[in-house]
Parts: sequence; C-alpha cells; structure tokens
Amino acid sequence: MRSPPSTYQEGFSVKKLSTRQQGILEFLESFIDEHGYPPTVRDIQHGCSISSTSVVDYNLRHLEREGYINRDPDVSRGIGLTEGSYGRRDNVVSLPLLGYIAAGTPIPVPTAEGWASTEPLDSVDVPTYLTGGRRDVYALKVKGFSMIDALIDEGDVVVLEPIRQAQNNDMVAAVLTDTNEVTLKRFYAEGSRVRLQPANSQMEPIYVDADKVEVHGRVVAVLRIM
Amino acid sequence: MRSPPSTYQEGFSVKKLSTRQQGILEFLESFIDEHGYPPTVRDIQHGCSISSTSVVDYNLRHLEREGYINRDPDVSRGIGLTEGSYGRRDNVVSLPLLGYIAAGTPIPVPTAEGWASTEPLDSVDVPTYLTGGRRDVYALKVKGFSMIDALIDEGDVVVLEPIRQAQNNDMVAAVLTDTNEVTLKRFYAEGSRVRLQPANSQMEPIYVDADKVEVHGRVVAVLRIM
DNA sequence: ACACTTCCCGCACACATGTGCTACTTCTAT
DNA sequence: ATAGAAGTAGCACATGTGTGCGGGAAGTGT
Repeated sequence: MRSPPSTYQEGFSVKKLSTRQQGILEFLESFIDEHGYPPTVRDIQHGCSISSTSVVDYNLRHLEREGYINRDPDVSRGIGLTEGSYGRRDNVVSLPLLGYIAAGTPIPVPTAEGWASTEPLDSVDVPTYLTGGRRDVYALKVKGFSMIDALIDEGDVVVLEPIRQAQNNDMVAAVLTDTNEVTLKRFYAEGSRVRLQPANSQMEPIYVDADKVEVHGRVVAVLRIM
Repeated sequence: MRSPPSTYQEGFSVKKLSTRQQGILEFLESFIDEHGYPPTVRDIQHGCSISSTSVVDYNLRHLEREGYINRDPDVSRGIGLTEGSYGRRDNVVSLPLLGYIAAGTPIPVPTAEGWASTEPLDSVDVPTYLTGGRRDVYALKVKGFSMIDALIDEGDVVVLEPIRQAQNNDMVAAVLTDTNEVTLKRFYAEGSRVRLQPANSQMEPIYVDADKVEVHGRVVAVLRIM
C-alpha cells in the first residue's frame, strides 16, 4: 500500500518520497478512513500544516506521477489511493479452514475426495498476495510437531492450492493410500515410484509406488502465529 | 445493506423507499465502487435522470432521515452509506516492512535505536489476527538461509512487536552489540548472561553477557510465500 | 371540491474547490 | 560560486457544488 504498484515480490524499487509526500499519503489514508470520502486540497493543506494549496497540488502531482494515487481532474475530492482503501477488500480473501494435517499421527482423510467436500471448521482471512490469486485455495492447520523438518510447526496454518498432479520439488499434502496417512513433504517423481522428501537432511525420504500416493494440494503459503 | 439500520428488528417502521430513492441508493453504491469517492448532488442528478438538484437533495434528506445514508452538511460529496462499503477493513492492517534480518551474515543495524526510526522500505498487509491487535508492530524480511533452524526460511516475513525486555522462550530479534550482529533466536536469561538458543538441536546456543545484548523485538508471526 | 401531504421542478446564491501564475527559497551537482 | 532543479508560498480565477426558495404536479382522504 505504501509502495508503487508491482514491487512487492522483487524487493523494493521504491523511489524516495519526501517527508511531506509521506505525510500527505498518510493523511490521505486516515482522512478517507475517518470520513469515507477523500479530502480536498485544502483539507490536506490544513491537515498537514502546509501554507499553500499549490504546494499540496504540486506534491499530489508528484504522488500521481509516481503511481501512489489517482486523481480525477477538476473533480472535488477526486483523489484515490491506487491500491488502497476502497479496493482493499480485494486484497484479502477468506479461505475455508478445512481441517488438520499431521505427519506422524495420521489423521483419517474425511472423504475419498480429500478435504474438497468437507465442511469448513472455520475460515481464515489472508492477503491475496499469499494466494497469488489462485482459486479454490483452502487452509489446513498443522497438528503435532512432526513436521518441523519442513519448517512447519505445530499450529501453523498452511494454505494449499488443490492439485492432482504435483511437479517435482512442490511441497504437497500427500495421502499414502495403503496406510491412509497424510503428510506434508516435497514431491519428486522417480520413475514408477515417488520420493517424499523431508526438508531436513537428518531425516530419510519416503519412497512409495506412484499409485499408492494421492496428491491433494500444493502448499503456497504458511502462516504462523507465535 | 438494503435495510434501514436498527429499526428493522422492530418490524414495521420501515418506510418504503420510492423507486427514485431506491435508484439513488443503487447509484450511490456503484458510483462509490467505481470512482472511490461519493458523487455530488449533480452526479446523482444526471446519473438518475433527475431534472433538478433540489429533488436529489430532497430525496437524500429522506434517505438520511430513514438511516440509509450519512451526510456531512456543506461538504462536497459528503455522503456515505451507513453499513456500507467503508468499514470492513478492520481485519487487515498495514505493517511497515523496515528491512532485512539475517543470522549468518550480519547486517549493520541502521541506528542505535534499531529499526524503530528507520524509513520503511515497503509495507505488508496482514490480517489482524496475526498481530493480535498489538501496536507499533513491524515486519522484517529474512535474508539468507541460516535461520532454517528457527523454522524460518529465506524470504519469510517475520512480524515483530517492539519490546526491550524479553521473556524466556521468546523468539526475539537480538543485536550483539560488540559484533553488531543481529539474529533471530529464542531468548533465555541465565544469571548475568543470556542464552540465544536455535530451534535445532544440531546447533549450539550462543552465550553472551546480558549487557552485550539488545533485544529489539519479539516475533509474533511468520509469513511464507512458497 | 377541498385541504393536505408528498414529490418534483428550475433557478440562483454563496461558498467550496481545483488549478494556473509568479515569485521566492532550498537543495544539489558541477 | 553558480546554474539548474526541486520544493514552497501566496494569490486569484473559473468552475464545482450544497442548499434555499417559490411554485407546480400528483396522489390521498374527507
């Protein structure tokens, strides 16, 4: 929200904003938040202790050129934050929390279809940049400590995109059909069998026949509250 | 969204809206959605094919009296939908992304005060349940792979609450003042010295004098995009 | 028919508000 | 130093915009 459009993933190519521009941006945000409509140039002037409307205009032009805001010319209060405020609900998506997943102590898979047809226990709001705009994404809560090897701890929430066919190196929720165990591992297809690789070199990979494994989803994000 | 505020419960007092008022309400909604700011009386006039501004005003008064909208008198575009559109961002908060943190390769701490006075590089929207409503929370991006032992991977974003005094077992961002290294570890006070404990039993803890350590923040959440 | 309410119309006043103009200050690089 | 760029200041003009006023049209009950 504070950065020009696309930069988040890459690191940040943020052109520096002057203190005043930063201040205007913050004022803009809180004003809209408080009033429900954008401020006028003079609102900004007084709110930011600026002595002239033209200075506000000058800096607003700057902010628009840098992509922080949109302006509608000749329209009173015609200022909008680019990613902001109004569209912000679009930056959050509510995911169904379908159940628990663990490695060591297997949890029975509710239905043959996996969690897909399960009633959600709860729901979690996550920012869209975590899901990358994918559809039908769901969340599972990690139970037990046996998946520390995958950098995932008890209580973590994993966000999964439902897939049937994994690519190598994907971290997947896989069901071993003969034992009905479900586990989070990295996936590697090796001929007729599949290697399920922990992330910790201290632990041994699991090898199973390809037809004994069902991939239910691929982990796209992890959330941990400590 | 279409029903008047509190009166609805009681039953009756719902005065029916005229077609025109219904239309104005819908126009209001779509206009705000499209432009990011409320319409003027004249915008409504043209948008709803009304021949006079006073008619719009008349109906707006009506809508306000019935509780469908709020108006700020003498303020251009000072119209707001009561239940609407604006107040639903309470479940997301925008945190400043203040910089990087790593264990192995120490990164110079910008100022003696830590990141507190640093210009944010970017910002990250996170759901409020991750911060637990704490104030002054900030985010750091993890650089380098040397913190896998703490279940934290390269590129993860850690959310920190600024604290000066850590409790045992807290995961903290700690600065070793003599080498100016900053690291994420679990914190244990042991007499006059401090043990900074990795989460991996394969790795040795760091022992330092208590006065050689500055705790800057406590990790309250971790985000990982895979 | 009558009064009465609700709703509509056109207009115009007063102020709100975006923007252009000119001049001045501060910063920055040569 | 010095020139150019970036930022600040004050003002004024044209237009945007909320609101009030007199009056008309349409429904409603008696």
